[in-house]
Amino acid sequence: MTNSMLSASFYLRKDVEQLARALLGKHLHFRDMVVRIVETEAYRAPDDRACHAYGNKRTPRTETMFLPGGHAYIYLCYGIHHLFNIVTGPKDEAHAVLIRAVEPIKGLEKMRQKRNYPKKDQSLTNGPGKWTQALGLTTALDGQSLLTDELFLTKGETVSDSEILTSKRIGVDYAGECADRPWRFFLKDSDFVSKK
DNA sequence: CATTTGATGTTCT
DNA sequence: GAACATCAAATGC
Repeated sequence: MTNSMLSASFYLRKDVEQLARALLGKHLHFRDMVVRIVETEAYRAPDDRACHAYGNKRTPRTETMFLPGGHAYIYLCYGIHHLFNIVTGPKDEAHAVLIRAVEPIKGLEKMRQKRNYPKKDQSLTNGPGKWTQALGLTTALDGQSLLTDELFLTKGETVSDSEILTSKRIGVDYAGECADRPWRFFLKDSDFVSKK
């Protein structure tokens, strides 16, 4: 059954870097829409200064990251954009993978409508604030399980290592040496990877 | 084409 | 006040 929902054990793995890689090519289903993940970034408390939960800091916002793997962590960035992360690892280890870009697979017309009809379909979903708007994901869904009928992942297409490129994470220059960690992963052949 | 700026919630100083 | 896991529109070449 290649089309069945990914189970809790997938998200509970402890190595968030490997999980960020493994998420490429997976399909994300939200209501009647489907997208394919093409760009991810790993964030890991407590040692990663770029992570909101650096030092295992708990705030009303970061509390979601301490949930067991398999939940959505959605927060507001720059007061405007809703950014979507997948919580990974066991409970109380605040690891998460930011989904930075996706390719639309199903529900294109609905996405165009929510994004106010951009000229190119690429700009529907080629950025972390863009694709969440295209699907209508907001902080209202923060903390929701990814093992529900409304929101879940499936295996999608298998991706080989030769199709994956790596770089430093984007927009985390404030994080000192941690900013140099090669924890951004993306598919080299996708037209939907975010622009610098 | 490149660079700047306005939008603005949560968190920290 | 300032900074921040961003984006689109305005401005300057």
